[in-house]
Amino acid sequence: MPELPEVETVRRGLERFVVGRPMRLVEVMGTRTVRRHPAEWLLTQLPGRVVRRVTRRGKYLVLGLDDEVDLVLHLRMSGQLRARTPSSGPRLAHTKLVVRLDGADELHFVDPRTFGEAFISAGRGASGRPIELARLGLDPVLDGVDPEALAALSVSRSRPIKVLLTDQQLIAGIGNVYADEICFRAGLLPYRGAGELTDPEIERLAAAITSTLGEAIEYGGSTLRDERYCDLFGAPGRFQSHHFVYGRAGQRCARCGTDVVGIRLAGRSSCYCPSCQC
DNA sequence: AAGCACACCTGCTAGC
DNA sequence: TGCTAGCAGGTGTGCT
Repeated sequence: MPELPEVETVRRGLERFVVGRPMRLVEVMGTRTVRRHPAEWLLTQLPGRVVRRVTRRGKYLVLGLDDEVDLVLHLRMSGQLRARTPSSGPRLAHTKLVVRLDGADELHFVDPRTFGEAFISAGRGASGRPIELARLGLDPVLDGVDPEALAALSVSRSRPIKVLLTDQQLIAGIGNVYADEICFRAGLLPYRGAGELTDPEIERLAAAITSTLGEAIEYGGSTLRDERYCDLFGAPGRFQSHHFVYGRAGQRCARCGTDVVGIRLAGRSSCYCPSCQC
């Protein structure tokens, strides 16, 4: 499930592959991927426009096109963006969107579970970002996470730390995987109430958010056993071997040897080390 | 208002 | 070996 590090890795690939190139032709397959407006809008509005920049906010990708038009993409659970060239072979199964660039190169949106989406933004807000993304909270990589900001977010909140970390309206980009890893690196149990953290604990949490996401980006994100995330050019992530707890319930903690515990928290699987985290 | 459950969907896996 | 039930999870919606 692509989270901030995976989406950022894809964004960097897009910067190399599509920026400065015109969109020539668009195909939309199925009815679910484009669902905020008629799919025909993509077919009529995108061709002829050049991709000027590719930005990211949380887990959303924004392709800024000519005339201030933004194409917004979200990979959700199973979405992939893939660069396709004449030598790529047949289309992958579950290809939902094809954008032909100049030459014969194509950008494909592949999404087996069809949770992902693509849409043309209705406009930009005062921030210069698509108005559909106005609800997103601070982006820990773009905006940084200083302890004061985190303390302000968590004050008087009884919700578990992990629930706060994955609330996109507070902090945008962290999902189930990195929330578990961040809690481990901060030495904090994921179910502790966010409002009860001490100042040193908040500092550790802020540092863990920054270091975990930064390191994961350096390693190209995480490709999990049952997921098939890969970057724009088909390469898997390499951060999964640096995971301490996610998906490791019942196995020994790599740091101390204690068995990692798996629980359900707010309907999501959660893993932690009862010795390293308190 | 805030917090929670659920729908959406397909592929994989554990268990029979 | 083959089948099936259960699980995986980000976001929007609707209910309490």
